[in-house]
Amino acid sequence: MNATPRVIIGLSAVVVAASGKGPDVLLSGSPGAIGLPFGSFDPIGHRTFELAVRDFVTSQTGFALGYVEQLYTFGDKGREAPVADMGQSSDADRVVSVGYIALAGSIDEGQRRAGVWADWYRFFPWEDRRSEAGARALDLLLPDLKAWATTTERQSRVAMAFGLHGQSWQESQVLDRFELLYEAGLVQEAQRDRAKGQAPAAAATERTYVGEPLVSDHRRILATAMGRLRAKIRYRPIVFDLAPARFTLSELQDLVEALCGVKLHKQNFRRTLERSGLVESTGAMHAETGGRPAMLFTRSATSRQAGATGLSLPLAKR
Amino acid sequence: MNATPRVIIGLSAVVVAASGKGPDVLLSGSPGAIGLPFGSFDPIGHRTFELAVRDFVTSQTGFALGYVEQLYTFGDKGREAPVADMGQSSDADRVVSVGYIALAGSIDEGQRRAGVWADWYRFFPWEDRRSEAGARALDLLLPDLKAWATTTERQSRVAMAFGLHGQSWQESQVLDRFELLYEAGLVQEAQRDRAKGQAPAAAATERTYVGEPLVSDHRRILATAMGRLRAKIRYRPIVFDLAPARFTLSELQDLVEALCGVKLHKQNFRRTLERSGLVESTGAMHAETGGRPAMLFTRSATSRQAGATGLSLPLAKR
DNA sequence: GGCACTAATGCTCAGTCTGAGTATTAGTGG
DNA sequence: CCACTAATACTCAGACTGAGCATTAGTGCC
Repeated sequence: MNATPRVIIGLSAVVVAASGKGPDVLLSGSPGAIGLPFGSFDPIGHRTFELAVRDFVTSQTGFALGYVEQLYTFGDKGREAPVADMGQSSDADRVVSVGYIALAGSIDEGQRRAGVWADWYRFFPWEDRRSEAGARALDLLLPDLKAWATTTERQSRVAMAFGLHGQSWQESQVLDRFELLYEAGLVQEAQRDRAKGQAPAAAATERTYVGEPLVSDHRRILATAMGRLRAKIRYRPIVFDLAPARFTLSELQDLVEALCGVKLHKQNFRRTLERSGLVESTGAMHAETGGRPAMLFTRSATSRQAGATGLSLPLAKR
Repeated sequence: MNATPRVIIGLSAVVVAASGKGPDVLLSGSPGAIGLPFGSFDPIGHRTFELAVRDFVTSQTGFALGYVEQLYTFGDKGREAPVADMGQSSDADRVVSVGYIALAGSIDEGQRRAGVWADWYRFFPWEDRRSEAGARALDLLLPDLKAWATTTERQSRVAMAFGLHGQSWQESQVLDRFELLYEAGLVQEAQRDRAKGQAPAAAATERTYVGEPLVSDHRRILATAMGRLRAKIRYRPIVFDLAPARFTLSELQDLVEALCGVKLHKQNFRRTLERSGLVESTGAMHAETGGRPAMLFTRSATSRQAGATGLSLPLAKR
């Protein structure tokens, strides 16, 4: 027997697809223990992490991934899953998980039904500021958050992350906001992690949480992925890896709004987009929305080049 | 005995400090086998990676790190170090390394001598476009690179990465450029990795390389770090973690130019910087350069806030 | 003290980009 | 032919950028 604990490398993937309304993420697990698709890294069989991720996602869900990007490697002790969830690992093992983002593109209904997908705002209701719903979710949290912010340091972190005072809401600070909520004990994972190793009775505080939890630290991984995607959309043309091959500018705008959780100014969005040279019109039109028919566009060749930039996000006033 | 190979997690740190001319990185190792500071992650003792990194860098070099950020997790088989370099690992182990960037700030001569520092352009001469020297380094490589680019796909990758045709030089694409050179066999590591497991004789092709190699895949890690820093400088005020507490605008500009390897337009750099609100003038002046005395500035309070943006980089025309 | 020299600062101007609107236009369903 | 809905056009002022030219405050020498 080897006395030193083993390190197990887990790979988790945030697989994002665009459907009708929100960005959807692929989930796995059983009711009550839902998480991201997760696989163990096999030191012998897998030559690179990326190949391993493509491999296990395809074998678990049947999807071939398009764009794949490494996200972050999570190794904090105490925030991993309870060992029981992890499969063959034993108590002494340390699980380190390498998170990946994968964009599955625009999927059809058949593919959609083949996997378990969920609108990512189920786990982060406060991140959706396209409608009043998100604002209401945040209103539920703010009193507790303010109560927790007893020091000026905490107060300023809260103000910055949630755009409280003069500060504006930064759509990509998803992780900062989640970590604050975690520290403040306002998400379920916080209670779960604290309860570890304690007598079960000590953890019995009941409260209603805003947003559903995920297994292990998967909600944190998802938050990281959302933040990364939202930031990256501004400086790399990744939206097109989520959009269908042909789209109207309104569809593209809806997609961007769904990802970033904000409303954009329509005319200005079109203007910057057309100037950017990232899209080009196919001749075809699309009439199905009850208004004037829209031109169908595709991503241009330049949008595939290495140096291509992302989109500008001209916010609509509230 | 355990039959499954162990996974060993290594931590490597790219510790950057600003000195007189170029950005310097902290190195360790012996002549002929120079690399980044490297430590093994201890699954029992270390609660988080970041703490572990701070820990081993401080114990190896005596520096307390300021800003620390995870870079990337490298796990490709075949690009790690030859096993002998790795310490106690055995042949069957798989080494995965989590790379970190750390900014050691502006260091003084004493600290400088305490560690082994090197201008990072020693390893990437072609990345320094402030003077003719870098252009000359690139000229040495281009013929071979073009000879290697036999397919249109390769040609366009080369053109994009090195800004060949209409394309502009993107200072943050350090990794893309390095990977192309690696694939083309124009950096020493490529030959070393290919030679692994081959008869020594097969690897005997002699050639002169541009830029010094590092142990293992450390030059790739360094390239990743350089690219990340150069990109990040534009959207986060990290320069200030490298600059001294008080600086003149010219000193700051020199620092930015050194990091990004490009020349900037002086007046416009000052203008955007002052408008950004990231710096504020102390009353003090600094006269030592033989010209009009310069105002000394500090980073402002706003530059420390979460949403603070980075610098704009108004390029000087050639 | 005056002169040459070196940087640091100041100021200007045209072209471009952005935020915010107002105004048309081309379909759809009575 | 009319009301309604989106899509697409056009406008205007203010802010930001790229490029220069101009001015100023030190230093070191005759």
